[in-house]
Amino acid sequence: MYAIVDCNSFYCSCERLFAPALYNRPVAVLSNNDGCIISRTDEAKAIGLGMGAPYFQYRQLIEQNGITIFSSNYHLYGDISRRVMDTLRSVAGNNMVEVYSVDEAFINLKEVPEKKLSSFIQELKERTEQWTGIQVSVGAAPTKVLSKVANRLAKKNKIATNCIVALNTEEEIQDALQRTPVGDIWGIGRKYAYTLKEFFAIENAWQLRQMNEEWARKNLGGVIGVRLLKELKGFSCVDMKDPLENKKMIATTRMFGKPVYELPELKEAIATYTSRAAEKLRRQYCATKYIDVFIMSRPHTQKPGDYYTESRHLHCHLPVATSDTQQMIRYAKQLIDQLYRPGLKYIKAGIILSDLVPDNSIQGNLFSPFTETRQKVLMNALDNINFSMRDDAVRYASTGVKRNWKMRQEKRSKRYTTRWEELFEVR
DNA sequence: TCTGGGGTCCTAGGACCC
DNA sequence: TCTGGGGTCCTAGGACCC
Repeated sequence: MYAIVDCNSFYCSCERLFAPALYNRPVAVLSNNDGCIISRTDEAKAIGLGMGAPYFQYRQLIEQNGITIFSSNYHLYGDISRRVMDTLRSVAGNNMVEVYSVDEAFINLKEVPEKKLSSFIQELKERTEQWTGIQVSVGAAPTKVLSKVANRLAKKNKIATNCIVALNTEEEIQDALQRTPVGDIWGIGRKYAYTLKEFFAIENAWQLRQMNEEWARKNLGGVIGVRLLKELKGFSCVDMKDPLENKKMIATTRMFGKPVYELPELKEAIATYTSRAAEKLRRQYCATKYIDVFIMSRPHTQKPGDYYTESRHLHCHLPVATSDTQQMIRYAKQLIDQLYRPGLKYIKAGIILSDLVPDNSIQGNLFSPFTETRQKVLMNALDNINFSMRDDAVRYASTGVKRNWKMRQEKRSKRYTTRWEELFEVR
């Protein structure tokens, strides 16, 4: 058996922790750049605020209904997330928790005796809520896919289920699957949902479950589809992931606060993103051998409602893996030089690192200069300073001073739990 | 005026080799 | 005149997730 624990309206719940007046009131959190809506409380959903909806289109609705809006505050959410996960580990044990996303974790229940299952799940929920103040929903079932089905039903019927649904028997599973539209199955996105409905008249998860593996291989993305089908049928084939696994790819990409036209500004942005990506790289003790840079532009003549963009990528393979910010910036700027076309309206840029290797096993080559140790010491010092003091206390000059392109975040709450000067005040 | 960011996995198809 | 088959590796791109 697996359980999935999912925080209810996670970002909004984090904001409410430090603004208790907002309980039972509509709240929403915006994406970076205050672009669109990425978290909503039930009250905000009831008013008609859509997930992923562009903020500017909903301004009026928001004002009319007194919905409280926050810019995203990832320092805060990241810290609260860590507390939630620690709490879950305290109940289930370190090795039984797989952090799946910032607000979700799978729990392996294989060692929980059947008789104790329901009290154990109850404990997961209650302790998390008591220790962190964040409400969660729990779904439990024989496979991960089915536990997601259960979790969705728990969230859909909060009062009736007390946010807990466990699927133990075949009857319960069948009933749950019949109440789950195909598009809401974990692993079925928009495209597949459309195909399933249009071409196979499959509307819900139960109908999908009646299909066979050959059909799934052909119509549902090959082995992925086969796996999904098996999971629906109760055969577990998506294991718990090793928590120590490193990321295979690291990306730092951002929309600009306002359009950028000139190369120097573009270079500042890319240098900044590269610094950030390099930090993430060093945090997992890795070096990269592959750097990809992209820029995204929007045509000057664009009608309202039209959201067409163009992006161009360029990449390079490094002769020797590196995690040195300065060196990475140098490569990234060369790529930007080649990508840049004057006269375009750039709205976004980014850097993607892959082909990551552990930094203690870098394969040197005959032509590489022998400065690695010094660079490593420097990077270490840089990371330590930037971690303990405010962000970017020390940074490379090429990341810019004015930073006109920086994103907008007009409604961000304080970083109550991670910055001394922003601690929550009680009078 | 204004539409996020960061990941994973898989497949198809091309290049290359023997 | 005539021009195979099987394998590997790599990359781009699609689909999905939160």
